[in-house]
Amino acid sequence: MIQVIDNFDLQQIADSGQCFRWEKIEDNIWRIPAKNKILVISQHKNQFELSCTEKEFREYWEEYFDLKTDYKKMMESGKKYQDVFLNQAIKHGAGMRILQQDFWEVLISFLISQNNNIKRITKIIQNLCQEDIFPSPEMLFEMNLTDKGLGYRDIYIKDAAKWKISEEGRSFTDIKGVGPKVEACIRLYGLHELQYCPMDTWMKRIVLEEYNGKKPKWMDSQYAGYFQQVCFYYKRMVL
DNA sequence: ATTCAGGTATGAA
DNA sequence: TTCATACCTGAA
Repeated sequence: MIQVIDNFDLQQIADSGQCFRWEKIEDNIWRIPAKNKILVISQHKNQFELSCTEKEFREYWEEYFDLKTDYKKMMESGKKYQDVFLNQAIKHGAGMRILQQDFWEVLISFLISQNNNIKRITKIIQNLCQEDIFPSPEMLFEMNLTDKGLGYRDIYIKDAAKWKISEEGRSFTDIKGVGPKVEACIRLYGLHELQYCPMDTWMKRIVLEEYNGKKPKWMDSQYAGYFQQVCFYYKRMVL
């Protein structure tokens, strides 16, 4: 199917560190596995061609890509801070979206992400998946994790699987390996709580280098997670 | 050979 | 509460 969508850029999203299973097939063409589905999507400016039906788009991918959220409004709300760095970031990341990915996949992905680099995170998640299917809690609980490149994080994955299988009213934040940063990532990417702003090394670098070590106001705002996303992209990929 | 990479658990001050 | 340190792994 063909679709026209504004403020939506696949490369920007892929480079924003929120998803680890997108595969770039060629220029402007991506293969995206999610929830036992696979989408092939190509982009030319604001025109998109998707390998799914209209029905599947409305039922699943529209929400996955967060296309129902008003990003124009969020971009506008950044202006009130009269902050040059933030507004440059918003301008350069005008196609950014906070994906609505599967909670379980986000939880596991960001447990793996701690003290780790994107290349290795991607590799480990590949090792965990079979035929594009992300492993269920039961599968991870049974799976031998010692040869997946997880290092010391294997016990965190086991604890997460145990938690998911028998949710005893315990919060996901009690899982071993979930600290402040990972919790913020899980809330932002897995629960779409846009006020959460993961303080990773890039955000710390921004505070240090762009704000003289003083935390800017937008980091504590309603859309802090969205601002974080465009600033991360701007600092890491554009500057 | 070190250092570093999108942090956290642990134990001491 | 805050602070230093170890931690799997693999690439530079």
